[in-house]
Amino acid sequence: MKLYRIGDITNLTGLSADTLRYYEKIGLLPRVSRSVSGIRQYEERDISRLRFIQRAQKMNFSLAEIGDLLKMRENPQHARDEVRQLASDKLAEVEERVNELDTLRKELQLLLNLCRASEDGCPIIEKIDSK
Amino acid sequence: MKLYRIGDITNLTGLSADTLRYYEKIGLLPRVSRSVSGIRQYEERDISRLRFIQRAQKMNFSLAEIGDLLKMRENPQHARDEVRQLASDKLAEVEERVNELDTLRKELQLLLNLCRASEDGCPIIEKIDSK
DNA sequence: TGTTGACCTGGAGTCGACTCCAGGTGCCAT
DNA sequence: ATGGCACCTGGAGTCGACTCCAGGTCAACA
Repeated sequence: MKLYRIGDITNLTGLSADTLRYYEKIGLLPRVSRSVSGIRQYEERDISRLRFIQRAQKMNFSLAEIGDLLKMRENPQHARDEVRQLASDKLAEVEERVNELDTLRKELQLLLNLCRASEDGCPIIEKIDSK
Repeated sequence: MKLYRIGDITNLTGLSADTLRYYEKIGLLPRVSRSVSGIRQYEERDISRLRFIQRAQKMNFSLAEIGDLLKMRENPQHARDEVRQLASDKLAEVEERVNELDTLRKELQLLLNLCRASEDGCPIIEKIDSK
């Protein structure tokens, strides 16, 4: 079974050594085994967990939520409903944020168009002033 | 000229007294004048600034950026290009974030649909596992 | 043998935007 | 004169996700 040191893992994942140690410190990764001289020895299993973490992070899950997901991942048969709940909450959250930001985007766009068209004054400031 | 104490302002704006003092502490508001006994006396001008801050915050400007906007607001003739630049950077930022989140939204939606259709296993975990 | 360089530890610092706290003053009503 | 409330100050604490640091160990190479 191939073993990796922390430097290998930073190359493979792009995560910094500090981040890897941090994940272990907060219990997101179970304690990684050490060599006699105390050096971390990561296995494929750990790499798979880290990749999972990275993908879940891209999906806007917090490290705390990812901790839960990792537990569910370990025993999948019990977890379906919980995972679904978590994902569906996250979807609602993301949808709300998309809507807010999209409204905002339209406003900013409008303001910029006004600003390009206008000769004097600053329509952006004025708009924020008196919306 | 009507004067307001901090409690009036929290009622008018919904900002907490701590937040109002904090804005002053970080220089976002110029030092608010005090009564003989040291009590803050806000004027209409301050309220107008605070409303500006609140609206700009809704547009995703950071307090630092809002500080800049407030300066530009004080002398509008010089500021047009800078304001436009700030707004246009912000627009780009917001657009990028909208796109990211919208992609994410679609993925989560897909995952949830799969999850509803599937009888065994958990397609969400599996998907994060092996995307 | 000496010096890199990768690694280890526990703990502190960072960012932004607050929020909370202890200890104190001012003023009004009972 | 006593209680209570709104207010003051400087400073510390909070959140999440890192990032940085000092001081120490270990292995390989010139």
